[in-house]
Amino acid sequence: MKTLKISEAVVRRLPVYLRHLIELKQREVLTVSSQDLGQKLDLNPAQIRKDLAYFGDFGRKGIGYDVSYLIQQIRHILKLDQIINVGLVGAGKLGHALCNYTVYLKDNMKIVAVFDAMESKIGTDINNLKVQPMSEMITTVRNQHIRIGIITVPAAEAQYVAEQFVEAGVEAILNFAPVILKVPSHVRVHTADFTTDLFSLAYYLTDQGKEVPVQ
Amino acid sequence: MKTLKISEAVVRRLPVYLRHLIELKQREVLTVSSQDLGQKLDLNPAQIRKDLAYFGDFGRKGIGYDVSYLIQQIRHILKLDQIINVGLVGAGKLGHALCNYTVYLKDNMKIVAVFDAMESKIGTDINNLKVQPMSEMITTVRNQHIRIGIITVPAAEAQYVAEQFVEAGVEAILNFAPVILKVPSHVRVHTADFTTDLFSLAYYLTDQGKEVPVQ
DNA sequence: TAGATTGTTAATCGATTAACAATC
DNA sequence: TAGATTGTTAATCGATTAACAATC
Repeated sequence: MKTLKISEAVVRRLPVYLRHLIELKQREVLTVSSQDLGQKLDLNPAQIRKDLAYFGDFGRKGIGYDVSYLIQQIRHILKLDQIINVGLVGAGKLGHALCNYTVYLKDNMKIVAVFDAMESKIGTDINNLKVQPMSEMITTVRNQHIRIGIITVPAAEAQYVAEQFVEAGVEAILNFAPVILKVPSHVRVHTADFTTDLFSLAYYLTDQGKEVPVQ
Repeated sequence: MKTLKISEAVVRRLPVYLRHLIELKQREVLTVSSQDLGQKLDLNPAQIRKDLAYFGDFGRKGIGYDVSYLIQQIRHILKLDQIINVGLVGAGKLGHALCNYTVYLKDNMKIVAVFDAMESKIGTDINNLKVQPMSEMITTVRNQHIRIGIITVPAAEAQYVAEQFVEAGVEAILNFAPVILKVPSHVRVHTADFTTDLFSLAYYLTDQGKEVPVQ
């Protein structure tokens, strides 16, 4: 077991492992090898073993990993054994969609407050939460002990919202707006911008030359 | 100019460059240096120059890059100078949110058909498109020349939908469901699963030890 | 011209994979 | 015991960054 700083690539794979392990547990699989996991998750077994070994000796030689035990360990590593309150700014369609996800709950994550700048949205009900005005954001974040902020506002407003989140004391931000946010280094930002994904996909299309617009 | 295969990391940065360049153009900035870009996008200037140099000599020594010209070039590289039709399966909240995005349009991408397996959804109107039953998917994909498929169905159904997309002849898939899809290697898949982002964010929270549930 | 900035090579850094002794 | 599979070291591979000649 090392105490080196763990690379982001490793951390990003942990939720993927966790997700699959939970599925295995539901299917009452007791034990799994890095080989099996690798096959299912399209990853190199050595990589999986190495990833896990950063955090402890979770496996048994000749046997593999105990599914329940590994779930428990990964949830602990990811801090999903604490309750983590999440706030969301941007009560549009996407924000609405995220609020309705129930996955969080099982993992002790919960969107506990929703904010929006638009008058027309305020007071609206989303998943049993009343949309609050931005003016209440900082107070609510502090009172409700919100530690992660989700941003689902248009690009132009995202930086402002991020700054409000930072001021309120949020520790991490998940940003869906297509902008690079500037925040102090103690706040972690992940960008979940699907336009980037979609546009980069286009690169891999075969060149058909068809229907080239005038431009 | 090299003809080596370009790494995915490079391709994924291209849309980020493009996005920012478009913003610069709107602000009537004529020229930009890798230095400037790097600052705005939190990237190393050398990396930006190297990325672009894979595709051609787009810059001018001592001057930088012509904004309009670079936009044009990147759009060409990403094949965004062709019309690219997109199909979406899963007319839930998330699917709905994606359909309403207008970003695509400017870049010649357009969601032209929406499908769902649920009876209650079929015939519904989403962004001026009638939701079609899955049984029509393969025909519609072929007739409308749909080249990219977006999957916004629950995890359990995602693999099936992917297979239908592949059979219909889609070249690439953007998957929002939290599963690793198995598809033939000629089909490109990007996973845009935000639960992975969110859970990996939790790792970076400070350990507070507070409120640990019984579990 | 002097200053700026590219394109590119070389150096560095980091991440993935292979291999294997340890051991269940 | 024999077969399986871990944890870990060493080898490989790839991506990022620094440095600088070329040149606008």
